[in-house]
Amino acid sequence: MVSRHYWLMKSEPSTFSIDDLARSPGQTTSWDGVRNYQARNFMRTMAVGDQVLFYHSNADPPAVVGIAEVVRIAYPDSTQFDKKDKHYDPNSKPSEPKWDMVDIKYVRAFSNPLALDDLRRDPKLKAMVLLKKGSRLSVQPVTLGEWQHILHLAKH
DNA sequence: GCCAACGTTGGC
DNA sequence: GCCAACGTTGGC
Repeated sequence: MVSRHYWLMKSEPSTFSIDDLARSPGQTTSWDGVRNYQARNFMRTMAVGDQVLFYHSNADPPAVVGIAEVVRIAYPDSTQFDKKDKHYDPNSKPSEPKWDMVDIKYVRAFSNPLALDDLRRDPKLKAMVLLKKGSRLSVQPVTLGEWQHILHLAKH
């Protein structure tokens, strides 16, 4: 069996929510705008079929709200060359793009979103990157154990 | 809106 | 290569 990898990706719902993803053409979107090297490097290791926890940050409450999956591996983020884009990077050359994006596709939204507060209280999730103090990574790895436990929680 | 934590930039 | 200043993230 092919081993999948698991991830968590953050988005502010006021900018792009899981409902926006579900309504996107083909229920798919390109994850542009990542401007952090660590997050970019994680995206570069993603494979088609990798599973993603969709997280709403700056939300009330902040929560894991559903699942998406990777449908296209990392390729240059076009917004880095667009002067009018908020994420324009004058230091990036088309011959040597600094920033990548992946495409993700909607899988499902949880009927009961898992609030950050509840995740924090769960001893099984103590080691989650999301819950580490000061952690701001917008793209982060999730272990198989964490993934399975979160899916289990989402059923209740 | 506040602010702690973190990442990046640039002067030296 | 250090580190102060600045900008951003994101919970509260």
